[in-house]
Amino acid sequence: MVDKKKTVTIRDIARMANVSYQTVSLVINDKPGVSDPTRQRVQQVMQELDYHPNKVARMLTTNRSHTLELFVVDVQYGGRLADSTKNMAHVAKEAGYSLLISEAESSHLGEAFDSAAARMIDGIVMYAPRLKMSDRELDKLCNGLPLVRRDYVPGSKLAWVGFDQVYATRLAVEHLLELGHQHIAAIPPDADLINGYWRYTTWKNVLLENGLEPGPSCAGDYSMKSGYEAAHKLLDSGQYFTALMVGTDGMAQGALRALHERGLRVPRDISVISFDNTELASYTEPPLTTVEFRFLKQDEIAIKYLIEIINDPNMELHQRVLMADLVLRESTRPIHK
Amino acid sequence: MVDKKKTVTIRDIARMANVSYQTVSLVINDKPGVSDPTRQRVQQVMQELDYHPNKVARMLTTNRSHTLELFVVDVQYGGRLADSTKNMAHVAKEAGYSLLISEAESSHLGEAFDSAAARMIDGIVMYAPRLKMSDRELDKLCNGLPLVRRDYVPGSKLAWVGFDQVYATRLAVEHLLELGHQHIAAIPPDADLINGYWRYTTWKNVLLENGLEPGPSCAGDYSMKSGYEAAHKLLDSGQYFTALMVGTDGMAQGALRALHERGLRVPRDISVISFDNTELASYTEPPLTTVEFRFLKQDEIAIKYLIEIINDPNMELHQRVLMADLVLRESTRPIHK
DNA sequence: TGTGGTAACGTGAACGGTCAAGTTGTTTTA
DNA sequence: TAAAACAACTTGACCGTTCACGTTACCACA
Repeated sequence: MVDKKKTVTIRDIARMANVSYQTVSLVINDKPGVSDPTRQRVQQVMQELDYHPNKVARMLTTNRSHTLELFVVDVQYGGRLADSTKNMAHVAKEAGYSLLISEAESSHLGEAFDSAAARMIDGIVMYAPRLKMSDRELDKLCNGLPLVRRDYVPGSKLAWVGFDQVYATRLAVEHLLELGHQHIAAIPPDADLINGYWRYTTWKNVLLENGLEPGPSCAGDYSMKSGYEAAHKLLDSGQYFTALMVGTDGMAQGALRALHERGLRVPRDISVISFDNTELASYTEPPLTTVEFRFLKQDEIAIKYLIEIINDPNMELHQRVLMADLVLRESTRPIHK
Repeated sequence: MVDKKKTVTIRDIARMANVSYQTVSLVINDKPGVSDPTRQRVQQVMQELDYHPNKVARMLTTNRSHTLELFVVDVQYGGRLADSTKNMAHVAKEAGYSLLISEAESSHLGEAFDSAAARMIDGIVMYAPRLKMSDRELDKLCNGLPLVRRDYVPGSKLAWVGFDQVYATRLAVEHLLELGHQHIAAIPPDADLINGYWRYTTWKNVLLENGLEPGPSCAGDYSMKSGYEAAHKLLDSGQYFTALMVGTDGMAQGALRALHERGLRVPRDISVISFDNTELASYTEPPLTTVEFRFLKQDEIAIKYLIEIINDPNMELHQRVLMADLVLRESTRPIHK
């Protein structure tokens, strides 16, 4: 009995304001062709009846939803996503868009795209750090929907926004080299992850370039636990190293604990460098020298780039590469002779 | 020239399958009234033409979007949200819903609700840890839209899902009391936050109940930095304490650093207990005794509860209270005489 | 044999907007 | 002064579904 409040439509407004529904539409969309007095009268009626245009009806005719969708693909337990969703939603909102978030598995990616299309989603940001798929395949799946990957995907000529992992890794390794380290171990992210692959190979290559034998390495999965266990394994291997490159600050926290348990002191005995520069990096024991990735910037650029593509569908796709910075703290130091 | 692919509609299918569009609709929605041969024929045509029902059109007629919206209200920098969005999206998806995420300020909450209604959002999960608003006001704003707060809001009779902060805090303080501590300081979350308020007052009350004078306290804002600074302030105050209760594991990490800088050892000199039991708690130095909040469970319950309300709008609203658990690690120990 | 019931399908009208093409009436222009 | 231009507003069609009836055809039963 309380729900007798029929939703008020554009035609109700028209009737009350003594104009046609089309005139109301013009007023709503701020289009010309309406005299000032009429416009004001209509606006007043809208106020009085607390009218809000039905967005769904609008979608149906305009074929646009002003909604973006974030695909999180093959990410089990998404620590790394952290603030990204909220941040993206914020950036999108500033630009007049909403953000839908959805999980997908790469095996069902096609359905995800179809579903997005059926909802008249305007564009998609994809976070798929382990997705290996040719541009051709992906382009076919996405079915004409604007798509930006928020990843570093050096092989792809589709739109993506990512941090140059080669550069970032080089930054880390060369920092250690400059400090005189010659025996450098690594705990890179899982090679299954695109950035894991590049971190690992770059680490190796830079060392080889410098005539050094790569130290032991053992991949982790982003969890602190994996960093902890990997560090123990490296030490168990018996191979000598004076510096350790770790995939993320979180993994480094785990590694630090392991080193500590083994009675090794950082940076006295072993220098540790990691990636991300999250809040944690400033509060570890000791604070971490780390390669900073400005994820919020990456999110923002990805969203804005997507919107550009939406507004100009014939735009030539390109890749936006961000460069990391080295942040020096206390976990690294020159090797002592 | 590539876009000549007109979207295929229900009528196209009907024409190709030699039935009426209504029959196709019946097939799509798995409703009775269609013979098996016809049903199969229609399904085959849908396959061939790669038909996907237009969800927007469906929304318009059914007045349901199968979409939930997450309001994040007055949260600046949402560390605590972390995996929640992805997790909620997952739970929602399992139940056939999508999740839209949006930020809002409490001052514009009304518009946010209106916007959700205009999109035909089916229900709202609100995360608004600092929102103080009477049930009456909130109920008026939400305009009949099903709403569940993912917060502990002891004053409210609307639907909410939250951890009992009084119980949780009692758990922490009583643990310290059992260990013989008599001088207990606190770094609660900002009193502006609902749970901050309850943590602070409960900490004080439990101590008073036990005939003890509350130790010094200094609120923090969830950041590690605030924990670090608060700990320093407590020590600067010169007031004696042997135990410290800290609002989150992250703040505890900051506090641990501060204590360390002052030459204090945990737990030898000071016992530390915190809240959340995030991954970090296992890898701090020393690992933290902490009160576990199972946030993922909270998220899941909130979503499911919301869907229940959607399915039965006349359901009597209630509150779902979750209880925390104490997780013992190495940051607390009996006071030495 | 006629009445009734039912399974299988078809039709018209929403849903609440936008778009494109009218229809006025007034003003400008040749 | 007739024609053209324009501002202001209206009308009909359409977006792609679902919903509520209508219409068949067929079979059963009294």
